[in-house]
Amino acid sequence: MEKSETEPLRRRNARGQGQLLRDQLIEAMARLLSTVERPETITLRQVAREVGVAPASIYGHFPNLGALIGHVLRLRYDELTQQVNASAEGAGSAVADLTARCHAYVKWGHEHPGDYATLFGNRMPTDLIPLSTHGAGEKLLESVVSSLARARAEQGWHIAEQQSWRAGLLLWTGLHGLVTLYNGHGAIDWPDLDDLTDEVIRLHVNRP
Amino acid sequence: MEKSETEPLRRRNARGQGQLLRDQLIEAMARLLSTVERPETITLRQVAREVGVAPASIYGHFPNLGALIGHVLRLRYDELTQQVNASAEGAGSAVADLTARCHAYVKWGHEHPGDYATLFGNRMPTDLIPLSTHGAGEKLLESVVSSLARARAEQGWHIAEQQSWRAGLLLWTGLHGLVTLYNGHGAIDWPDLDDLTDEVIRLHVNRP
DNA sequence: TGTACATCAGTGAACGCGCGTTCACTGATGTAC
DNA sequence: TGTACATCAGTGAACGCGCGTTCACTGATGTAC
Repeated sequence: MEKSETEPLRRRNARGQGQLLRDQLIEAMARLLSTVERPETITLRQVAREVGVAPASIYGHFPNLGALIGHVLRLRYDELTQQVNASAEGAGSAVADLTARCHAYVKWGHEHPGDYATLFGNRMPTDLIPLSTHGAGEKLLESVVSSLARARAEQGWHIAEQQSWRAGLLLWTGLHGLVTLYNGHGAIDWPDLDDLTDEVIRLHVNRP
Repeated sequence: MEKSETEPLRRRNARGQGQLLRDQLIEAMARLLSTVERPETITLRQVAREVGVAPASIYGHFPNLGALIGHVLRLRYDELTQQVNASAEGAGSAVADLTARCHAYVKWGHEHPGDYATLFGNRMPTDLIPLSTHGAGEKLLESVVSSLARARAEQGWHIAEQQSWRAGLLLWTGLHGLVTLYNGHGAIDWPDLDDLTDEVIRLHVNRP
């Protein structure tokens, strides 16, 4: 961790451009959250250092570190939701729709291990996580639930409404377990992640 | 968090009984790990307070906090392994064996959320977690892998050796996802945990 | 049976560190007259 | 065209806190003679 380089010299923003620092703070936090091994240890002073600004300067834009983290997490969560939905556009069948969604979910989780852990890993005080505070978390879950129900129906496997909530939940737990263990336990001899994802989907879609 | 009670007055142990404090430290750490919401924030001074001893006293028994945590985690992990194995004793069939193991795993994870998160949630520096350092973590995984293979064979579903590793891994990720999300996301409308566990098992055992 | 001494099980004060947060401030820049 | 002033975008020093770790110490208790 030798960092003999000079501090990132920062020019004070021009008048009326105070917003710029806000953006830089968000950027820096996003970088830290996605980079760092244990995102829950990020501090306000780290963020200030990353941007090259005095710790006190952050208070002009966010009331505290939690608000900044919460803001970034919401961005990331929206990004995940958007990518999952976008992946399913133009899917030719319900099974294709579900497959696209699951792969998008796992891919995002694998490409953003820090963000994923922070969002779904119970690392931060609950009130910072968009999932638990707003209903937004359920939107993503519900889209998986209904996509799975349609895929099963397509396979001629009709089930009751209440069963499909349970089935969707279980699919989600399957994907979640796959992402977190794959991300975290590198010592294990892991098969290809896409293959594993396909197999999870198969397990949940095919009629026993 | 009012705690107006007097500090837990502690009598110094008699000569030759220095071992007693060691046991109390382990007990206290076990209590903290299983109780606390975010186990990764436990400090050496917290443990000392819990026992009613000076912070420096810990150094007589453990070189640092990490060693104490590591010790307790190993105990917990052995306990989990033992309970999973014990649950399968006298199982009348391969499917019963697998079912018992999975339920024991999920039950332990649900009853020890803090310990489970610490063991499998990538919260501590890697070298403290028994799983990743020793081969012991794989023992548990391998027992699930082989139990699943036997259960599938019993159902007349014979598969190649390499497939069964993958299948066992996936079952593990399924159980893990279930435990972590069930433990962490209380806001969701969760069906009964045992039912969910049964369904996970069914998904992985039954031939598609 | 007495006494000097070694050992044991801790203690208590101190250290330097990084942290979140506060507060009075500074210096450049736009604006009113 | 000049100048006083308000505003903006931050700064820098300080605060009190809890932390891990160190070090010289203390006081009870067993042991050798």
